[in-house]
Amino acid sequence: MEGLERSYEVIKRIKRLKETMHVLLQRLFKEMNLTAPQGMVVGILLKHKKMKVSEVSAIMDLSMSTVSGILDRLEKQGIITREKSETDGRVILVSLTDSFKKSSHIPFKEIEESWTQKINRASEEEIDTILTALAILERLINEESEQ
Amino acid sequence: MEGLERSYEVIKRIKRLKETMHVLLQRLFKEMNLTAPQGMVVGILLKHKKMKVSEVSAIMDLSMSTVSGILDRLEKQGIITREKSETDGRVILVSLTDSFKKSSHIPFKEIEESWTQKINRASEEEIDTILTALAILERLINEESEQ
DNA sequence: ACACGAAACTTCGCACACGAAATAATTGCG
DNA sequence: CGCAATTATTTCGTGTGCGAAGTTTCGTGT
Repeated sequence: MEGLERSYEVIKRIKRLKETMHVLLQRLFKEMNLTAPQGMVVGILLKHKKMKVSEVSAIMDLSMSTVSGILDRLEKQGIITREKSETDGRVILVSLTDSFKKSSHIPFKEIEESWTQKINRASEEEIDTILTALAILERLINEESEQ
Repeated sequence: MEGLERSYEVIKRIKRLKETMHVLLQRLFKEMNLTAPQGMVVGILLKHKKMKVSEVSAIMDLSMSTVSGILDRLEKQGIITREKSETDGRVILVSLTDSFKKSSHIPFKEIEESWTQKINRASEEEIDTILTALAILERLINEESEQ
């Protein structure tokens, strides 16, 4: 009874957290007319230059079919290109287009700073608390699902 | 640098948590051919009998348009019915159909027990840790978004 | 009485998000 | 060599999820 209500509380807070982060990302990328996942892909490609679709999907923790759709929309906007790998004909290499890199001033440094500022507001202990709590949650949820 | 990586870590864990819970709900409702949100709506309607759409949307923390779509699909399966309120012509009252209530043996008690079991595996302190951590996270994220 | 804003829903268009099936290329094995 | 199994990616179908626009109804002010 009480425990049930508290579990609802936890679930709702996690949902709100994820939504809040999504809204924040949305706001950051809005000026470039990018959605949150699209902006994350662009940010990843800025660091890694050329990547396999499967690598993007692993980093973002999304299924390949989902990433494929996001890439479709980025390609339609002329932001990324797909090219077949020469060494392995199965893999597709994704990269930012030159025109996008030149035309757009992307405030990724500001974005990173914004996140580090956020993190720096938390003390070491607080971060430990957070990671501990998340680990507990994962343990609780995963334990029973095996049985 | 380090903080950034830790923030990624936190984000990823939160995403995985939400997904894991979703998968669990999915598995629980699968035998009734219901998706997770559909099953939650059915569970809510079992307790409240007749509800306004806006009440369902508030409890589930979803937009009305999203709830409207979920109700569409439940209605198509003959699980719920919509009827206009007589006192206020704007509101739609949602309830489970008699045929569904009779035909389907819904293991909601098992589902609740499953969740309470999960929660009971955690000590009081652990739950406090979790709620504290989630509160910290909310504070950190929301603080800067106001500025 | 009547205009008009507010409230409750629905509809529409878009973007995720996933799993299953299809496609295409590579590798391994007999 | 040839064919089966694997790997990488796309396509398809379904179901969320949201905001904006549209519809109907209610209340309120005049």
